[in-house]
Amino acid sequence: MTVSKTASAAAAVDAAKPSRAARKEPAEGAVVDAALQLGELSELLGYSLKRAQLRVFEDFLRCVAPLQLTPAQFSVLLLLDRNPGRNQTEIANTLGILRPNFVAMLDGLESRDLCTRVRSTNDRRSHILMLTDKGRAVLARAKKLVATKHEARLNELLGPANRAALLDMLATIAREF
Amino acid sequence: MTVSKTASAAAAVDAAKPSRAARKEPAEGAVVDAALQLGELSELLGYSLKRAQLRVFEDFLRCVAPLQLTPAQFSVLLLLDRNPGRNQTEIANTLGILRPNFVAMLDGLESRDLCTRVRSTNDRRSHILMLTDKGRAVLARAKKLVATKHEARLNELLGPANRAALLDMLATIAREF
DNA sequence: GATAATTGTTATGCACTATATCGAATATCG
DNA sequence: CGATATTCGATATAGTGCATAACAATTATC
Repeated sequence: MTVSKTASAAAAVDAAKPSRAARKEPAEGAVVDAALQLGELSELLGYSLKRAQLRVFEDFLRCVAPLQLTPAQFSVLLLLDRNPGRNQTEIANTLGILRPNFVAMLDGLESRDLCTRVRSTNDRRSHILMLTDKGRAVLARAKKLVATKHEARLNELLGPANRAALLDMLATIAREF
Repeated sequence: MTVSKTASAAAAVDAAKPSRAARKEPAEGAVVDAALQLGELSELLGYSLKRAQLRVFEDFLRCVAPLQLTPAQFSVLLLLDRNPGRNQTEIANTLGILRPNFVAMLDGLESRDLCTRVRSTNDRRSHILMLTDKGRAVLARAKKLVATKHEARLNELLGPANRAALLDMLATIAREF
């Protein structure tokens, strides 16, 4: 049904036709190749895990697009908000980001005035990270978008109970596997 | 308990000491920094999803290391076995691999004599992909390793019912999200 | 038969990840 | 105290995954 609806809708606009193949649709009476058999692939957890992860990240980016935040950036902002007074190494380690790679990431956030590095007075080697006011504002807006658009959509697809069970199992794997 | 056990075990071997810090262990009476608060991060599905995926892939690589196969390579071999007579575009599309990127991947598999490209007689533009005998043998061994080491471990961690539920939800997300 | 589309391929760029190394600051230990 | 080792942020660099544009050869379309 979705297919036919989309097809007719496209046909209706066909006045400004970009030629059928240019739109990547099968020709009129074309025999569409039979779908490939996934076989054991559909039983391989890692396979579905990866594909699901890509979809979820894709949707996250879409939902949070107005704020131009990646999942990784969002996680940094969240962590900074919850853990004031921490330095780069601590934040990076918690997120599984290697310290060298965290530098450019912070450069990006700092250049957008979302957070700042402050030399620690206790240990003048380290930089204490803190959210700016703008960072807190952006984080608040991002949280709202994530909750109402992104996670809400997942809830709708799976149902709250299933979603919770899924989250729990994923956390278990991440923690103990 | 795990902590103290590990600590005492390490202390027992301390005869051949490579200096405590070199082993990245906290000093004798060191006050270990309190773990950071994940906060809303633990409720973000994408976060756990990504971390779980990394763990699972890591374990896959470990289990299948004797055969030197990545998850992506394994999935290609599986697909070729189940779908003989297909060309590069069809296999790549099914796996979500872009055709340009699939070329080098096939070069690798072909150079190890795991599969071959055969010019199609129907359409001389396309290459029909087929497993070699060695490819089939490696795939069979890989399947066994994956089942007995990798998936078995996941089953042990989650239980068969949970594992099935997890797989189902991930497939749903990959399909419908 | 002219034009467009498809297949495999190459080239290329961007993002993410990983390791080695550095100077500055601090900690450790004789 | 003073020498050595360690830690912190940073730089450089390399590998990998992923994406787009473009090309020659071949096939499909009109």
